Amino acid sequence: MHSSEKIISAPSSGPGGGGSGGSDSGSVSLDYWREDDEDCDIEVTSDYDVSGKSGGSGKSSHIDFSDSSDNDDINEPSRKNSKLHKRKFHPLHHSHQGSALSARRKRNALSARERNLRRLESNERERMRMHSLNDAFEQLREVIPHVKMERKLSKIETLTLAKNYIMALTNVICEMRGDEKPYTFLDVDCGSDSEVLETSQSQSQDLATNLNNQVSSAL
DNA sequence: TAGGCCATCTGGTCCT
DNA sequence: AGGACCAGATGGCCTA
Repeated sequence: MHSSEKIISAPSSGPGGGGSGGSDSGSVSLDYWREDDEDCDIEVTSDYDVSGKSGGSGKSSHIDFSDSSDNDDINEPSRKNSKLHKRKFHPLHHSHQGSALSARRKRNALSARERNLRRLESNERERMRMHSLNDAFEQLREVIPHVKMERKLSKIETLTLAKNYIMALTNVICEMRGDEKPYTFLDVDCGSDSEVLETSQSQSQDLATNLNNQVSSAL
């Protein structure tokens, strides 16, 4: 429809962290721009080699910056059902409505090019943040005892095992002090991953027993 | 093929 | 003001 449709390619790069693959260069290549149509429709495509599991899933996002009025939310399909509409009421948030509105006005005042650049930079930061979060998960996986498996622990499994591990160690400490054990390992309360978690719980108990024995013999 | 898991994008909100 | 954080949406990969 618009003769001025543009294609902006975000860096086509590997996942950086998150497992394998290339690194996020962070470079942004604007295929082409014409100064005179900053507020026209813009299609932003970004192709990332997601997780490096395959040749790249070729995720692409399309940002429609067509005339950003206050009700432009409904113009963007991906936002129709987003939390923009589902977010729960929060008094604190409510009190910030004014500033949020002015923020939106400011955002709308930015040129399409500026907004696009900000968005790409924001995406890059978010990717880095998630990568560091995944690094932390990886480090956590390395220090919690678990049954060696073909596949790596999922995030929820990692967190649950870590919790069980902490509980088991706490029990050991309390037992050494002569206090009552604060935690008991009963049934697995998590529906999914039951096999792994059940194994982990018995492991946690074994671990606690072993630790206890070692400490006792050392004293 | 359905479901689980994951990476990424995105916009709102919070924080410094 | 700008970055961090958060959570919903989306789509790809993998496995049972």
